[in-house]
Amino acid sequence: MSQALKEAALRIFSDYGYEGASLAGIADEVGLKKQSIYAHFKGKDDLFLQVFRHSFTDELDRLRRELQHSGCLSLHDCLYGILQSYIVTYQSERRLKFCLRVSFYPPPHLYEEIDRYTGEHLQQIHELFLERFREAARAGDIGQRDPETANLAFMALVDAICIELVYSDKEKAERRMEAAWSIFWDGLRAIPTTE
Amino acid sequence: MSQALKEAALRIFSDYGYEGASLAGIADEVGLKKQSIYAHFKGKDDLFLQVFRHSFTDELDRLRRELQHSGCLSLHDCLYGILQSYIVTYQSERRLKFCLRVSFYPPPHLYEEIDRYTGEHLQQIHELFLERFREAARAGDIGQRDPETANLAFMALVDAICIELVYSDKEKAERRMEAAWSIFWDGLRAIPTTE
DNA sequence: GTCTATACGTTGATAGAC
DNA sequence: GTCTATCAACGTATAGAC
Repeated sequence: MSQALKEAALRIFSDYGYEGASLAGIADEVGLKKQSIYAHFKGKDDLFLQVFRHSFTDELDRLRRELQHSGCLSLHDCLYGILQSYIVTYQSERRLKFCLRVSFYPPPHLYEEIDRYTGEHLQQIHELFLERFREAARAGDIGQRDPETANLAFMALVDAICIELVYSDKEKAERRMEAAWSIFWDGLRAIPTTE
Repeated sequence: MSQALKEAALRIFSDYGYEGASLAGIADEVGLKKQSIYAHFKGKDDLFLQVFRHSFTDELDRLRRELQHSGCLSLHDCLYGILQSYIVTYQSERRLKFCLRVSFYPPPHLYEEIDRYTGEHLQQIHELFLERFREAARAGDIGQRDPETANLAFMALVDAICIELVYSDKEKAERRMEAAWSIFWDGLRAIPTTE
């Protein structure tokens, strides 16, 4: 039941945000009264933070698996696959939608804890991708391009796709991805201009 | 007083969102009681929607001016200037912060009106930029690159910078911009790969 | 663990004196 | 136009029966 409540909370929080979500609505999704939530969680904040921590560790795990799984692929296929995986994940799991919303607009009274956690999360993603770009640099796959620069640009691409998923739909996100990816990839392998 | 209330509402809504904002908090910012708001607006929705419409038309005006002002510049300086203008605007005006938040996470009961309005807004930005890319294509500034593709990728870049402003700060947004811009610009002018 | 009953604060909103 | 007084509705949270 605890698990069912957390899943319902994930749906409600990701759709309506912390302030827009009510315990009554969450309890209702699993056929309980709102008071029963207090048998499983200390309160709204406790429920929210448990969903929060679970979602972010799950999302980091997914990325690790994604990168490990594409270890044998070319840089092109690896990066392109990661972008695609965001679109697929956003469709099939609520987690990513929740992670994005709480990253951008955390409830103010929980800001400190959330900021610390998401900061570490982001840092780990950064290092995960950076390692791949360093490897590509050693293999000569990104020419004279600085791995750090490549990484920042790639993560910008990831965010741009996620944001398109948030405010429109899969189709537009795919169109944006194709366009931005083609230019990113050509730019990554071009000889850097010194302008 | 109506104007002062709208400015206070813009601050509160952009910081806390629709659900997280209270009329008491808004009235307090201008030294009024919450009941006095009803002498100027029909209610919370009316106040929110007036701020909403004003913000989006202002933001579109800003972009038009920005593009008109950079009419004589090279494509490089024009696009780069637009990116910079987002960072500057985000720092000095609340409007952009509000526009982003309400675009991504509109209050559900106002979704229809907001979606219609932001959709038109986005379409006009799209056409504004596209016209500049078409001009660049005619001048041979983007080689064989399709103006539509260039435009989609550029708007992705804009969003990536805005999102960095939302969840971190000016400095990180500037670093992201420099990295993503350098690769975007080189990719835009590279000969497209047919992979 | 789930329920009913209840407490208590805050919210958006209205009525009416000044 | 702004105020005081007031309201109903909904929010989170607690106490106690079963």
